[in-house]
Amino acid sequence: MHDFLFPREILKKRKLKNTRQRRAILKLMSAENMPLSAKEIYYKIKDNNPHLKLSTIYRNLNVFEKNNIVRKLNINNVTESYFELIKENHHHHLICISCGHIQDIECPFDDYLDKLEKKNNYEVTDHRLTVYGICHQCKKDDK
Amino acid sequence: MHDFLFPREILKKRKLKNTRQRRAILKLMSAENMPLSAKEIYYKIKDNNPHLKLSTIYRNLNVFEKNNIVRKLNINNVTESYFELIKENHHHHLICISCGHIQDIECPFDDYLDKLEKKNNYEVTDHRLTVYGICHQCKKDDK
DNA sequence: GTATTAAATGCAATTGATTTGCATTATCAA
DNA sequence: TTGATAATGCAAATCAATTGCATTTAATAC
Ligand SMILES: [Mn+2]
Ligand SMILES: [Mn+2]
Ligand SMILES: [Zn+2]
Ligand SMILES: [Zn+2]
Repeated sequence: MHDFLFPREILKKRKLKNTRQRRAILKLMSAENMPLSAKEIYYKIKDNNPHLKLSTIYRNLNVFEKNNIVRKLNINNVTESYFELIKENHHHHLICISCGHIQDIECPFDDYLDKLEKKNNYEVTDHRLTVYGICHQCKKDDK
Repeated sequence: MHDFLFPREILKKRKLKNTRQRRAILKLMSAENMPLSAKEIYYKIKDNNPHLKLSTIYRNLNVFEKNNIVRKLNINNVTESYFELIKENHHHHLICISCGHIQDIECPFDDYLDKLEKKNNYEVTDHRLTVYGICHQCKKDDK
């Protein structure tokens, strides 16, 4: 139904301490609304929070991940991890290998995972789908 | 039709120098027939090749990746990359988050990627699907 | 087989992302 | 307001992966 929560509400809901640093990180991630690396967050936050350290960002991204606030993404051939706020709609990503642009795509699975579970006698807990390619703009630029 | 090639044939086909070290790496990967990290390869190869350095393994895995001999896998919450020989049958992976066991699963996509390409005006070049869960054995052990 | 040349390797050092130890500070519940 | 506990700043450490350079080796031509 509704998706958006203020940083302080997100933290309260998880019983996490409502610190200035955490609010700043969550506010930025919400505003940018796209996967970001720890360093990207660091540099975008810096001006307003001169004392906020990169290690604090890493520590909190890990806390957020454990508390299902963010999801960590590993992108092929990219050394840093990316993080995005978990939204209501489960989805996957389509990534341009030329410019790095990431866009959401719908999850194509309906009963596939249930079948997989039964067939392999597994308890499926998570799944990741990432599609790589070259976006329209990069195809044009390449010509 | 047929799938298996001897290390020296794999290298010759790609016009890569047929070195003792490369043969050892490919032979091991073929024998183990599962994704391995650079370190795992290193330790399993060590006895027969005391001078083979980890850096040589990394260098060659990168060469092999560029030449479509191996595929690099990024597994959630695992810091090292894994590598597996590319076989004829394109597939994906089902990974137990408890014991780390990795098994192949069929690619479930038929025309999905074509549709995605058209819908998003992308040229799709690659895709990765990884399903995480708890395997039968680990479910039992946990009780 | 021998010479030639480019590529691969050994080895040590370096890089770069991420984590960690510890002293200090801030949050939150009582 | 106070006290317990968790978070942060800061610097150092860790760990996977890469790199520079001297040496060795594979491949090719003679
Ligand atoms: Mn997304
Ligand atoms: Mn496989
Ligand atoms: Zn692009
Ligand atoms: Zn298992």
